[in-house]
Amino acid sequence: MPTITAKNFSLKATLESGQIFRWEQQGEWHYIVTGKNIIRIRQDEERISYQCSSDDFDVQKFLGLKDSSYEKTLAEISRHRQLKSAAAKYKGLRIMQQEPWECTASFICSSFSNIKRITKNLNAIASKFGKQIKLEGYASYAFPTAAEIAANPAKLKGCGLGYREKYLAETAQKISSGWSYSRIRRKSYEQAKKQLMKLPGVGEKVADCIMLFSLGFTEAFPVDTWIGKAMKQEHAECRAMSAKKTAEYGRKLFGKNAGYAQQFIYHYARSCGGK
DNA sequence: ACCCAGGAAGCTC
DNA sequence: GAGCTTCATGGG
Repeated sequence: MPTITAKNFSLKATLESGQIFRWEQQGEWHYIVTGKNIIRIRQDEERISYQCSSDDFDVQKFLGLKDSSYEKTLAEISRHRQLKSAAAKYKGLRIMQQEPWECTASFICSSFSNIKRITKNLNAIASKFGKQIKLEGYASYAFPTAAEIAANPAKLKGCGLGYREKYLAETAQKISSGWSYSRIRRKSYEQAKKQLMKLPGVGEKVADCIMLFSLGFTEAFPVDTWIGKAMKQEHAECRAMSAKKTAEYGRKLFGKNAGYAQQFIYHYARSCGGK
């Protein structure tokens, strides 16, 4: 089993900050399900031990551990008064690098919902479409590809998606017929976002999440209800702003660090009630 | 019963 | 383009 030493990494803060939904803790171990993989992982201070059901999956990249400028980013965002407490308290919170399709599907399900329900929805989708996968006695289901959902969208019934069901079905169809995330990855922030927002169920905020969590756009600043409230509280200029304007404000304020800033603000606001 | 949830789409103006 | 309404569902 691989054991590594990781500085400036908090598995707990990273997992609990709402980037990814299919994971759970059992004692000291955390089980993360992503794509067709299960990762079993624990952290004891700087010592990380993990194993993965596939040996060709780059766990460290997935966890955001290969971001060589993390310390610099943390230092820069810590200079903002708004982020001092959050950056100290959740030092080691990383932006993970998810697979784009699963990330897209996850955040289509996230709109006007809550994390517990999103997790339930995604697990339901996986168990209906996906193959069973196992690791060390832990069993789960692989997340289906876009093509697998597009081939039988009626199976989404009963997954509890509500009105998001048709968005996911339509987007699965589009993604499986000629869409290329690697092409989007090479575009500018504006062009990539514009392209993603053509997908049903993908608006400003979901597009920003997909770009930040799976396509490497660290300047994305997703604004949900929590970020909206936190920004209004901290910046008087934001009080009368729409979510779209607040996102622009955040991108200008934090630049390339906007994604990290957003993730710390989000986690802090949700966990500490803004205190 | 009432309110909210990691919002988006479809209206109107 | 900016504001308002509607959209299923589960949990507090």
